[in-house]
Amino acid sequence: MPHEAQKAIARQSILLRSLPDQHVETLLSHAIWRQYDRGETIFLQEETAKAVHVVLAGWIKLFRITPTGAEAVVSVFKRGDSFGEAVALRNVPYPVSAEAVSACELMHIPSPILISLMKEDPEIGISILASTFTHLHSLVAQLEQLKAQTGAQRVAEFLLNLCDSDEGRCDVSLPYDKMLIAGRLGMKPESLSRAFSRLKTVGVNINRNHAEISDIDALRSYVEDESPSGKSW
Amino acid sequence: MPHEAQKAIARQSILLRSLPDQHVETLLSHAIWRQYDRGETIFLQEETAKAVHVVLAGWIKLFRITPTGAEAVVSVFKRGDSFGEAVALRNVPYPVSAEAVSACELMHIPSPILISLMKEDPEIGISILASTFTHLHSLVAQLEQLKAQTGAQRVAEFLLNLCDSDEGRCDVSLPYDKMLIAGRLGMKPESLSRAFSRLKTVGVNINRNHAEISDIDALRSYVEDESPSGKSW
DNA sequence: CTTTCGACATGACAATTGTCAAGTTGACTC
DNA sequence: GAGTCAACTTGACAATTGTCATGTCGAAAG
Repeated sequence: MPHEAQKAIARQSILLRSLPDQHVETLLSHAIWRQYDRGETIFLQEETAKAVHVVLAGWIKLFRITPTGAEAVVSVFKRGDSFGEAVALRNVPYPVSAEAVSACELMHIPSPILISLMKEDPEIGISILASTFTHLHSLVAQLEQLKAQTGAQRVAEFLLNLCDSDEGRCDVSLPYDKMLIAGRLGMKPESLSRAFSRLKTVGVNINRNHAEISDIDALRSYVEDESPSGKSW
Repeated sequence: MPHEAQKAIARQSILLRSLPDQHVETLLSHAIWRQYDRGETIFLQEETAKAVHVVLAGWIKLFRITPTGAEAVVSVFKRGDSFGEAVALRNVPYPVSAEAVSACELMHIPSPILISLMKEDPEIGISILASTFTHLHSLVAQLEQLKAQTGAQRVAEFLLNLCDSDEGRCDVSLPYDKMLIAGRLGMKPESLSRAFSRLKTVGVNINRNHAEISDIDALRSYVEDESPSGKSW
């Protein structure tokens, strides 16, 4: 089932990229390849982890359902991202649920394979730690955003992360639903709409899922200057 | 310098608790013991990690300084907590700064010791992963709180975590500054004050650094019922 | 082609939170 | 003991955000 192109994507993931070829081949040959429809569940909160997951195509969201039934989006993963590493290695329940937000293709590496390989070569542990650290880092960045930035600033930063270039103008496509973007940025869809219209004053125009940024530097300085609670004396 | 009592605390940390005695002794014998004054810096964002840190006494805060100069508290650690594991093993810069918020006593395990031991026994890797996962989990919980709860609810949950018992009344001491509590919960000190007074209606009274909770269950249902954006149809 | 439905935008309103400006209090210094 | 200072509290106000209601639009189904 797996094509070479898919394997190539998996090989570029942080989890696998720095491992010796021999180990990568072992892992790839034991992996399970699967397709998911939009909206399909990958795993549920509290379930016990049996594998590490690598996204080959599409978008996956990790989220938590609060006791009151509200949903909090924790992360959104794309092609080449892996998730569930730390959980898979320790037989503990997932702290989050995972769902395909578009048609997806995933690769699952069964945790027993990973564990046995790790006993042979501690280098595997380092790779897993590297991926886990990446997630840790992105959560820290998200916390900083939520605690120290206004909604519009978070949206601006989200757009900046989509840009390839560093300056001048730039056109990008919104990678997924505005509803999901809102969730990812910790706001309601209505607030996202308002944030978008507020960004018009710094040269951002949104049309459908297409964003037109007339000046990247202007947008960047909006994120950094417009102090919401910045003690910028 | 290290007393047996301090070693005992270190041994209870998630990092060390499940390791074979022999390894623990090796790590403890190579560790550096140090005292810190209130306000002293442990390390700074962007610095390269040279050790894993274990709190033996006092309180440590991890925080990020945003480009605008605002501070976002990421976590607060107490006796028996370890931090910096994932960073120490990979020679990467810290994503956060660390500061003693009270007089503190720390143990530092130099990363080379950890790395060489890990090459002998992959079990060390599992332990480090266990600690890292704990941090990951607590960040996820924090994100959920910020995205799905009001300020007063976060304060209520913070208080609940301080309680020993499960029901009835309960008196607790606030472990640190209200300023730091506010930061940890992602709000301004003024908002914390107001949240406290709002909680009076559910039987919580604050006096100095002392909190009196007249009914734990009532407080818990305040967190879970009072839906801020809970789709509780 | 028409119907239907969900994603999205917008306006009006309420609730929450940040900001600024006092004022209080306790700890610490001299 | 007087004075100083930082940690709070509180009130008034502004800004931001959630909530609810309504309307538009486009995609998919019939």
